[in-house]
Amino acid sequence: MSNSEDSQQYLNDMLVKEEDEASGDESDKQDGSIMLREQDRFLPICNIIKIMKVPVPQNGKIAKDARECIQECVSEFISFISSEAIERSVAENRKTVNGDDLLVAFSNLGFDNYVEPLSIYLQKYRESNKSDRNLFLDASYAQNEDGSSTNEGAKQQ
Amino acid sequence: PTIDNFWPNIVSEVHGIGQVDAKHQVLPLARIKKIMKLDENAKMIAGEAPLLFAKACEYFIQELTMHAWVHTEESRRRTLQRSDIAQAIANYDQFDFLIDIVPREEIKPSSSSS
Amino acid sequence: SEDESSKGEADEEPLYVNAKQYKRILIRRQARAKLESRIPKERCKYLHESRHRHAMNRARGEGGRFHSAQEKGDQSGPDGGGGMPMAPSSMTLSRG
DNA sequence: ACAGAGCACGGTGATTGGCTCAGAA
DNA sequence: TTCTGAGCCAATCACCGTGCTCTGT
Repeated sequence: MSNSEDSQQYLNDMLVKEEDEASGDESDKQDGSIMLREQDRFLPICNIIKIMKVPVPQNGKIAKDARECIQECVSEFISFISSEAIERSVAENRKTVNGDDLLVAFSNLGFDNYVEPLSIYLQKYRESNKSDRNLFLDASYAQNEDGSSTNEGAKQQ
Repeated sequence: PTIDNFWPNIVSEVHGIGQVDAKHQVLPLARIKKIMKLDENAKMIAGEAPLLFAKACEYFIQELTMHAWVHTEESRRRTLQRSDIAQAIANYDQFDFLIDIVPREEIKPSSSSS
Repeated sequence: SEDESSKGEADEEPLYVNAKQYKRILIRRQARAKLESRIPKERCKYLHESRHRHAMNRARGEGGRFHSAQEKGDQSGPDGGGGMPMAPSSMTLSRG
């Protein structure tokens, strides 16, 4: 009983029919050209474990089933948000999915908690890149032409 | 360390970051980009997108694990297992998108409707 | 243009989901269904044959833990004819 | 002008199993 | 109580990051 949202949708019978391939595949298909490996679908399990241990007490343990479960959930998390973000970039006639598309996707899909920290993180990342680039360009052009440069943007929130 | 303080702590944590270190992320950016490319509609992906996801995935893993650990303690266990994650997903509607990854039937014991 | 009438699944109660995620969940189901034929049904025992062999050939301590390869060279017979490549110095099993 | 895909290369940390006893059952 | 299964250790090598060229906007 944790249905607090007044606006919810049924999700009862939307079964998607998938084309079942030739039913006789009892042995592993070793056709590497079409088969996806775990390294292609999931993030490394070791990194997942390291992050999982953060909110778990020091003496706590994590079952193997739980690690792999989180690993699959994270991949779905990426694909879920990406799907929304990509659709938005296509809707605006852009071929590149950018960080703003992701932020809008997080918001539209109900991950409002992520928006503020990720916005700050994205802002700092763009600042860092511009700073590095400006410093490099300053060093290159300063010897030949003085003046101008040091464009420290005025920023506020 | 409670669930209520999780996101406030995250926000104050990002404020403490000086310069974003693109390299040496906890999660490999190339792998994140590869997962994004599995979407057939994905064409080009900005470099900042995998970086944002790397951070977002850290938050997501921590939050989901934290919610699951609550049920581990309720069952008086010291080992977090898959059923705890299934319960966490069922009890927080932001995790509804995982309903096919971890079905409701995997919630083992405890009170259940009908 | 939504099919409101649901099929008469008596034993399956209607499943509520977050309205903001509902549409995207259905789209993701289709995308995953397209990919499912390329996904193995069960996880393999290990990811890389070479790393599996590496782990099998590594020197292990008494408790099954991995141990430094150069020390604890105890492959010689019980007769102490063999020579220790390096004096054990001060490396012993330490309980943590 | 910029910004990302694709490729080759070099550095490096994720991968990995036997034994023990927490702890699930 | 019984007995399953998770943590522990560190060396190799697959893969991640980087720099480059090329293409498209």
